[in-house]
Amino acid sequence: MMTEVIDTAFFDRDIHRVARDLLGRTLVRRRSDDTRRARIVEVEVYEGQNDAASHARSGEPTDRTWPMFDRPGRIYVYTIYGMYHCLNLRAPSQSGPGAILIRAAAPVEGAGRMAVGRGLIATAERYDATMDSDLLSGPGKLCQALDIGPEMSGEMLGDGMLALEPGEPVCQNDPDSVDSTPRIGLNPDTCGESCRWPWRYIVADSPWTSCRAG
DNA sequence: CGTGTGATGTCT
DNA sequence: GACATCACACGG
Repeated sequence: MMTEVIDTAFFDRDIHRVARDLLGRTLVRRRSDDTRRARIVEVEVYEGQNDAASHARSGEPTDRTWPMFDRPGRIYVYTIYGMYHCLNLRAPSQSGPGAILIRAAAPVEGAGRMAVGRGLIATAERYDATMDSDLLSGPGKLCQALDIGPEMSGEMLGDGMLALEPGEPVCQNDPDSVDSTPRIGLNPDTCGESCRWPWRYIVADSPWTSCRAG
């Protein structure tokens, strides 16, 4: 098992390059006696004042959104619809602020414990792999499964219990299998043309992404 | 398979 | 009042 950890310099490049390079990387959640690993298969880019869908669209940081304006590699976690959390990683955009939403992943280690975190089963021993493909297929699910909450927001990736390992980078090994689409769940009334920007990056034909057809 | 809706916290 | 969501209910 690869245990090398990616340095935060990884994030100090244009946010779209970083987003593509995240595909295939391994997200690691470590606690005592509990390591969970997941391979990233779907991300979305959110920029700054040019991007009506971004939490940084005002151009000014707030108590919640400041990690989107801070050092590359910061963790930004926010609560959505009162009950779910979304994990983002800070990287710089042309307009300055930015963060990459981690939307979906494939379980690599600790799938049973992830399913317990999701509330799908009571104990990890009861895990049945047939429930796999939806285990991490959305940003809320991913945070439930990896026990990621707003208390982690503002930490540097790698400093605490969440880190990134090299994994198998899709954009280097097989560039043709990186697809891009418009982002998911945006409100057309408030987001305007940014609704159509192809800033969602996925591993083509992966069964682990959200919004799969068939 | 599809669409509709309720749960719920924090922001503007 | 909006929201970068999810699980469940229901109809075909």
